[in-house]
Amino acid sequence: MNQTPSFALDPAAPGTEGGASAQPTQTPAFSPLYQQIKGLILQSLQSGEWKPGEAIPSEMDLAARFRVSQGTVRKAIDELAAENLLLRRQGKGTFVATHAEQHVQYRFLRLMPDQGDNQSEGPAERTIIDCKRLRASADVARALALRTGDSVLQARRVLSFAGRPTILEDLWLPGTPFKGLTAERLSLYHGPMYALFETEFGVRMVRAEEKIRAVLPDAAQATLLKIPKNTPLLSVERIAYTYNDVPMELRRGLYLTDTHHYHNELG
Amino acid sequence: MNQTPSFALDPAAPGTEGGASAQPTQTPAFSPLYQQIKGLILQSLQSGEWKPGEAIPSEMDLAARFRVSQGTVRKAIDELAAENLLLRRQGKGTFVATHAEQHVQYRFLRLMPDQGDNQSEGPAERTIIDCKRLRASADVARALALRTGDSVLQARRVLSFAGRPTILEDLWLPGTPFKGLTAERLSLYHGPMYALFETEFGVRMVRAEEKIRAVLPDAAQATLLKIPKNTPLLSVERIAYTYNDVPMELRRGLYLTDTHHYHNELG
DNA sequence: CAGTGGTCTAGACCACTGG
DNA sequence: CAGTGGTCTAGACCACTGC
Repeated sequence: MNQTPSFALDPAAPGTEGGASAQPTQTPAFSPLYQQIKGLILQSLQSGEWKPGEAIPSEMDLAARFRVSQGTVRKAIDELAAENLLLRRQGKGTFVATHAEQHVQYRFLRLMPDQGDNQSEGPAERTIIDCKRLRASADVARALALRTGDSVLQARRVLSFAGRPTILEDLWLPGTPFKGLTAERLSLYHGPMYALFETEFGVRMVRAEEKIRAVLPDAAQATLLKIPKNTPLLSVERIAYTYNDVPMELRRGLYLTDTHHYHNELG
Repeated sequence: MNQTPSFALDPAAPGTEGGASAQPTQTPAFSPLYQQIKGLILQSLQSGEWKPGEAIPSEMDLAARFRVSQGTVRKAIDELAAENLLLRRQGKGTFVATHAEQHVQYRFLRLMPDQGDNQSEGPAERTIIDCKRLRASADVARALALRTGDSVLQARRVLSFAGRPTILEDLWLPGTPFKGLTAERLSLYHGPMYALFETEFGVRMVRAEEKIRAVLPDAAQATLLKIPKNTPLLSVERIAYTYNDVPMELRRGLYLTDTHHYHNELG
């Protein structure tokens, strides 16, 4: 009773030729079953059927639901876990990953103290400088896949470690999904900003890309970081994406690197 | 005929309690079969039984050799492939990864042109400034797990893109494994330096860690890069490791980031 | 103890490569 | 065509968690 792949699923199995579009799709595009299952799980994740922090159904349950063997859903879950979308815990279940209640405070922050680790350093003090609604400039619009002039939220904040201002960040968010975000809500919330985005706006950041340069601060930036204006700084431009590679945040950070460094692992 | 894990292998199955040591090892340390297979494959890799670029035996052959099922060696190979130590090619075989003949020129270099990609930019021009044998300073010794005063090789070079000096690198190598390396050999070799290390010295770099800061150049550095001395630069300190996390190279690079940026993906 | 994820096996068939 | 890696299944048992 072996397979005859790509079948037995609800309509619209992703990646298969089953689509009704008459485009000259030049890809026979064989898509293994477990990839289709992965797509279906992904749909349930973004639809909110399973929320961040919650457990998803057991492998056996999912196997029954999708009419495949346990091994097949297992391989699908394996890939999603490797992408940090799911979290497996032996004996307990499989959980939707979340930026809250993770043992690392900031999952995407690669700045580390030169001595000790992030634990010993203690939590960062955060100061919201401001948060306002405005129209997207050309480059902001391009980064967020919006049109120039669309409504965006801009926020600026300073992170300090051990009382020392170390990071100055400007960030831009698309106005529609983040309607109602204010400086006050940002200030009151304790925990990672991306956790707030999950719980308050249902936006889950899944991955990000960063472009790093060395720069000198302008006068305003030097003042906020309380440094001489000839201090070289790391410029870190980040675009963070939700599901389906949709950009949801542009962030421009300036990092002081006299007592910290940006850490990266190369495989 | 099911398993009774951790058995049937040559002596010294890693991670199992079988060791003769009488230490109060407080870890029962259950080690799944596929992890033990992974360890054995790793041994064959570092012993040179299979060389970079070559194919390793087929999954069936390895399964027979290790007396386990194909699925078990498959899982071992999967992990090694995920770590970029092996490369699977459907229909052809599984190959030992190599820094030569890879479609990316420099596997560990994250500096990208702001426009276009590494292909369009063309290959970098490399200039060896010098290469000399000397005694390890305290910090170099610590990075390379040597003792202060041990013999090390130091090299300095400049990489230029489109005729523009962009990277200035100093690198230190442990003297013993790299005996006989000269500026001339570095200059004559065409291709990635890590490929030369593989073919000429049998040293394969497997992973690396980088610490990144923003700095200003000193007078000598500014001259070599042909830039004003108030130009902020990316300082990239890399430690590259062979098998078993043994450090084999310390590299300190200065990157000009006016037309390039350091690119990083966050998962 | 039941339920979860994790390991292992054996066997079948598919997709891709090259002679 | 034979040989390789890739997918899928069914079933057994193990390790971990929590009641």
